[in-house]
Amino acid sequence: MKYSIDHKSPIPLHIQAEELLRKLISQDEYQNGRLLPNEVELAKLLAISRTTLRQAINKLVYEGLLVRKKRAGTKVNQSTVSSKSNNWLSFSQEMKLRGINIKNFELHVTWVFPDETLANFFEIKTDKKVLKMERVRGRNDGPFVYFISYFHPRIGLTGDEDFKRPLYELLEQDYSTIASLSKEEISAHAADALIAEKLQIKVNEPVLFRKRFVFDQGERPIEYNLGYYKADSFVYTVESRR
Amino acid sequence: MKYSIDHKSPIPLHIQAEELLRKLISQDEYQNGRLLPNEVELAKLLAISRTTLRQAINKLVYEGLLVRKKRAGTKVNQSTVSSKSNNWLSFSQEMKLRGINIKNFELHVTWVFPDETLANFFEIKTDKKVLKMERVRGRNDGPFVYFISYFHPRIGLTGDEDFKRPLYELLEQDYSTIASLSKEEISAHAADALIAEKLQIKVNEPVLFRKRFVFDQGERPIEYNLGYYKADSFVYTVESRR
DNA sequence: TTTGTTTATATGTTTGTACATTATAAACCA
DNA sequence: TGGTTTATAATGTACAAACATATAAACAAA
Repeated sequence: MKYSIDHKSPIPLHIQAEELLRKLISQDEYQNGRLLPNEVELAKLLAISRTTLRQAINKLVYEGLLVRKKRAGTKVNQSTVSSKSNNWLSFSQEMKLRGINIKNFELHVTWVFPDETLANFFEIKTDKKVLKMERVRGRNDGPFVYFISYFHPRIGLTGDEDFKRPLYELLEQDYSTIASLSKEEISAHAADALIAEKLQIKVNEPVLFRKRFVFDQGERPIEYNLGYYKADSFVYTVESRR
Repeated sequence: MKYSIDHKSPIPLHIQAEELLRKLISQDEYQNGRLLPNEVELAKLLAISRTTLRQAINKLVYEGLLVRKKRAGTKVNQSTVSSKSNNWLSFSQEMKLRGINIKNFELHVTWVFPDETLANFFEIKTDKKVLKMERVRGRNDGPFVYFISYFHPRIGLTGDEDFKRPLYELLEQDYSTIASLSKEEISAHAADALIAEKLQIKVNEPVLFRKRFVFDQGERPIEYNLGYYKADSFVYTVESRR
């Protein structure tokens, strides 16, 4: 096993430490209930200061992956993580699982300049084009979702890919880009003219709006996804435990 | 205005600082898009070290209440009300955290016979009455959520409780009932006459609908909760990792 | 006007140091 | 044996001091 923290890397030490801990935990180095070495020890092992190490541990504690206890040490707590990770199927896989056959109504791919928000999320300039994918999907009885996806140039997509394949499979297998973290925001809106047309509903009818920010393992942004779901055709479920 | 941090208090300084910041933000000292004083300044003002202050700020940043930007400063981000899936705070606590003062517009408590669905979830007969609580809550500028809650008879609520207290605190402290698991379903709907009236919007305007099933530690059902949120005033956020 | 360069100023990173708090194991005593 | 005290080993809190890095704004050059 290698405790590889590169002091000359531009990546901050506490980020490296965080990643390393995640890796160790996921690779059964420290499985479920195990204790980590104590902070002073571990800091020495990684050749970083205790403060820096704590910065890394803190983040994992906040996420619930680690649990600290005085005198007892810091424990791995993988139980909660598993319950959250069920929403990681791609859309079509998820639908198939529910016994719904998905049809692509539209599928456009273009290169566009990012707006302020997007450039900010991708951490790029607004004059650098990004790949935009639009797609309308649904069942035989009509469309029920309108997706807009933007992909980070870093990934290397050309626009000629077969987007009918499950997206995250494509990214993983052909571009070794692994979607590892997603932050989603869900809200309700009234359909504007565009959305109404795409979903074949009336203007101002309610839609469920899902904004999704997807990151790779290094927490670098890879996809920005907007989804407009026809009301009553989509339910978002969340299960949480404390 | 008082920047009151008590160095002799047993409460850690960074916790005090965190609380103080929350208070300042909620009390319009630093409203919405405002910048905080810079870290060095603020640390001097509070008479704590920059490191300690950062500890406090970091927490608020993690919650999304503050946004840092190099060179620009640290900004208050109260824009949308959001709910974190992991977070087990009650509604009003969560809102207070976001610096929003919650007002109760309506609060009714009655005993009703459960319908089929509810009886099924509670695993009781339909001739056994359950406690129903309705409440409309919002800010000064109007209501933004209409809640309906049903409580399992097992808990022992009489209906005379002080429902202005945080709900889960009440259940925990007075009825030793600990909410431990929740399953939620989120969807978009058009407001019907009742919802429209409660939220002071027009019929057919979009609302975010959240259905919540709450269980205790033994996975026994304790609460069934329906929430109708005015569109654009509520964003549900989910973070998931694989 | 545009483009490049500098500079001031904010947050970001990292270390070293010191002492406080607390859960628990070990030692002690009744 | 069983309870109580004490020591210890872990995390928790706090500060000071550098240096790194990003960027807005001012300025200079093309």
